[in-house]
Amino acid sequence: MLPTVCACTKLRRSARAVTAFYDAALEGSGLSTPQFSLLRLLDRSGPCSLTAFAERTGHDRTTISRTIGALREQGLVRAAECGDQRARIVEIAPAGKDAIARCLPAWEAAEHRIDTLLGADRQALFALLDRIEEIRP
Amino acid sequence: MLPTVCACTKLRRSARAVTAFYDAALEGSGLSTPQFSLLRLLDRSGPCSLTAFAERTGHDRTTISRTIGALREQGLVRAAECGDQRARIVEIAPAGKDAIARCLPAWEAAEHRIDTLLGADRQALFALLDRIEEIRP
DNA sequence: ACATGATTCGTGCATATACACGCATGTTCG
DNA sequence: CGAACATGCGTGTATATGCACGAATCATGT
Repeated sequence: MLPTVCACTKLRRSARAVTAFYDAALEGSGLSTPQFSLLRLLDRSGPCSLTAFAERTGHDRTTISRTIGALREQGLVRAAECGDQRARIVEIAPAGKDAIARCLPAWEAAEHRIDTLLGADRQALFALLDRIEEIRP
Repeated sequence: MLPTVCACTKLRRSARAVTAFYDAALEGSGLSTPQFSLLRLLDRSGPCSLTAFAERTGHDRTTISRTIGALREQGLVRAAECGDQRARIVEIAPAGKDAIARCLPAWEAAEHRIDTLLGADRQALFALLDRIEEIRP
């Protein structure tokens, strides 16, 4: 592996490696890593407009729009009522909770692999990544 | 921002944030963050087959094939001779070195922003990401 | 009420990413 | 030599990502 001196390249490389590992863990579940991740975040977030959910998750609004749209077509996410006709409030559907429950063992097994690699330094990594995310100009 | 307990989600989120910052730094240069990153890696790698370059950079081979193809069309990368007719050996072209020189100030300014955020902990982050990349099954 | 600006969203477009498949070339063994 | 396997690529397909643009809705001031 070529060494990288650049933090951006390094982070993107690590993210690809981790994504591949989690994708393999979700193999056959019908959900991709981003889909499962967003579904779980929506579960914890509660009913939420798309724009607000995008801001809360650090995604582009249109990425959220399309990914949540796919989850909605699968019945994992549903629309909630809202006074503002512009906003599309979404929340997790019962089938979405089932999907999370179904995928969680494999997901947490992957998470456990991370723990094996990092041990107590996991907290340190998260703290460093928190600082990295302050990069927004 | 919703807190994330998952290392995968966290890493991907950080990678998106950093990518956006570097993309902004390269604004108007004609190169994207992945393109500049790969061009620079190829420069340091030296002539290399696509498969070998993919392995060295942690990308899928077909991602390399297409991205390097785009750089080749721009004249930043060129083919080199090789006995094996299957392999496509590529190396950086003079125009590619020029492009790197042209983009480097902006790139290093972004890198400097990382240093501001991380300081001496930069080494620690890289060490943790090295461990993360051992995740491959 | 209405015009103006702000907010919320969807869609078109482009690139990044990676899997599945097939083609061309190279290697090995009988 | 020739068949069978291995290696290196390109392309088709699909999702992820985000920018630019425009449509629909809402809020505000007159």
